[in-house]
Amino acid sequence: MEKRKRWSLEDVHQYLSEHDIRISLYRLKIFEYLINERTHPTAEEIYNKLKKEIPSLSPATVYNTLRFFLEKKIVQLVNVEKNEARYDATLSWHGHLKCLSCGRVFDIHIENLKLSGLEGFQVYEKHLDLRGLCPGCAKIKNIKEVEYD
Amino acid sequence: MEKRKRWSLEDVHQYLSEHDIRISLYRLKIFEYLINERTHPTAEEIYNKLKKEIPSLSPATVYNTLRFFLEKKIVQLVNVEKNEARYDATLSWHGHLKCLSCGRVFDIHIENLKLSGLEGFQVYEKHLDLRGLCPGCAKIKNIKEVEYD
DNA sequence: TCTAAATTTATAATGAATATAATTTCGAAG
DNA sequence: CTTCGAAATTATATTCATTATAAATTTAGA
Repeated sequence: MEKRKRWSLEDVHQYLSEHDIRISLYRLKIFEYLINERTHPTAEEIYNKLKKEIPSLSPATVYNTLRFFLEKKIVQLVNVEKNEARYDATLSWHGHLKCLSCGRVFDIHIENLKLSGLEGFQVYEKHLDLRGLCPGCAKIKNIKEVEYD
Repeated sequence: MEKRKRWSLEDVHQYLSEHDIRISLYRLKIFEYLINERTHPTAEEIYNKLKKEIPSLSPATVYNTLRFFLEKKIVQLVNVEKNEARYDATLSWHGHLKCLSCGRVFDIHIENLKLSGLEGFQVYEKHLDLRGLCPGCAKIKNIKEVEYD
């Protein structure tokens, strides 16, 4: 995935306004976190991170705001793990890989996807979700296998 | 997706045995339902369907058995909808489309998928999940749009 | 047929997410 | 800049799919 410039709070402010979203401190900070950190966090992770800065933040606000961002289509749901909703503010077409060892979710570049038999269907969303090991964890696993073989 | 012959209970019995799975009536019936109906049902749907035939069946057994089939890797999880685990006994590489109108999940044939930037990663599972409308619902929706425009 | 191990059941518990109702904040009109 | 109705946020209760537990039943080999 290509590198991108960090968004300032002003950038986020303008972006939300352009999408007809009323501004609040919480919305700015939650979106800023999603767009800049790009770790596809869960609602709980966002809450734990932001409450250090904003102690008045409540978990319900994080859940509500993320649901609202989904409705407004400025955030997409990452469903790579059952019972663990993650969120991504990058809307370009890409896949996700969850490392089953460290739990992190990585963006995956899709060169090409060709489907067939979709005549008559209408496709609104496409999600490509992989599960496996990230390079760091794969290396550790290989070392361990050599050790114990 | 290609048509396949309906599996008999004997076929299921042999298949489970080949995968070192102890036989029980419940396991036979649950797997038979998954492999023959191919509607990617939820645990609840399987329970509601099978309890008519087998009144002694309990919901916990359906959940336990599906989890067990996942561990044994004879069934795959379909995660196309948050908070709605669905199950598929067909292990060949294909995608799923959930119709957001009628709720049914369809198999989608994948002609080609090319990813890049995966150097160093190990990929254990790939899931392609689409959301949209099936042909029947898309047609109804188009008719309604014409009516009301 | 018998027996130990595995499976199934009924029930309670879990936990992420949502609903509710009271409180606070936002932002447009004056 | 102030006011005020609408919208956002909070704390709390609730929901609901799924998992855990412990007792009862079933399976499959001896």
